[in-house]
Amino acid sequence: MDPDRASDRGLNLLMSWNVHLRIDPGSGVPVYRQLMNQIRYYVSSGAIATGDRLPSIRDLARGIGVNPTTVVKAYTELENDGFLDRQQGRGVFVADQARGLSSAELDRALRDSARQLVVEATQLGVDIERVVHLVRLEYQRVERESETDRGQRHA
Amino acid sequence: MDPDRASDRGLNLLMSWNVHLRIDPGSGVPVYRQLMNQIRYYVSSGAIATGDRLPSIRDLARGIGVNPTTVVKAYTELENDGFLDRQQGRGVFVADQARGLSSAELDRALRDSARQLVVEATQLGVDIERVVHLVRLEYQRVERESETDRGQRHA
DNA sequence: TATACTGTATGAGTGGCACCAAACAGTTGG
DNA sequence: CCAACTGTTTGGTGCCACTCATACAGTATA
Repeated sequence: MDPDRASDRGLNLLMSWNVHLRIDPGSGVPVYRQLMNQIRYYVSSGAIATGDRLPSIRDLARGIGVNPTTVVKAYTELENDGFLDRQQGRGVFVADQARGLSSAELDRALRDSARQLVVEATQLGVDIERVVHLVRLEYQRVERESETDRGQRHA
Repeated sequence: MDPDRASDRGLNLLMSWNVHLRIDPGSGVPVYRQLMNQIRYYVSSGAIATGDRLPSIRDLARGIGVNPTTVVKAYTELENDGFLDRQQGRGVFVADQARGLSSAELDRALRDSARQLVVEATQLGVDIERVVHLVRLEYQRVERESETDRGQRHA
């Protein structure tokens, strides 16, 4: 079923980079948002430095198997946040004043998803401890999938 | 701003019922899905019994301030699940074979939301314990809002 | 200058969700 | 019977998020 598609459940991408972007198409999280999240994280962690050039829109889009416009959307929003610097004809670079998200900002970024989960749980009468347990389970599952990806790269 | 609107952040509804439905419009959870969740819960908890008649589509829609079509959607899906029994001209009743969701089914119902939260968290590099903490915070917040609603009914 | 790379812009299409209006059809009770 | 309640169906609007395809425009370099 559509072998051109770069991924089915998940994908890791080794660009001309020291990092790999991992897109989970079935997670319900928009692709452009997943890109934003990870780029932000890699800058926070120091894996990408100020002034570094990011993959070109087309390269990245081809690499993760999505439409270039989707990448544009991620890059555009990150530029509006003062995080990236897009230069027509040259490329996209990490802005000089780019900085990782603060703890408060990280919390805020996750608040909507957390609220959605909690609202559904309360309406279904599910206990908070059960919810926490489910979150931990999901976390392990996602981590396990990441491990699988890394393993495949060694093979 | 639009005083006809029955609710802004949340709402409790006392129908000709011993239960009240609470819709959270800003939660990101579709209204029809919130209705499904709560009806399922009230059957599970015994607050609504097999064979009971539910509020009419138009009454419920008016009560919670949404369009009748939205209620129809919730009722329809619950009927497809064998949960409700719609009888033209008579009303909507809890099906004889209606039963609360099993633990496994509850877990599955929450899995998508949990996954979404977890995927974003990992991509942002947020620790699992931080995620759990955020979930607990949100839970308290939602609970506090429920308390506020109940308080207003006494005033 | 020509080519091959960059980013830019626009219009279209899809799907989910909520809303609205109007008509249709079955049931009940005065 | 008739009026007032039920649910049913249809078609439409609007909005938003996401994706796609296809052009357009600037930059670099051989």
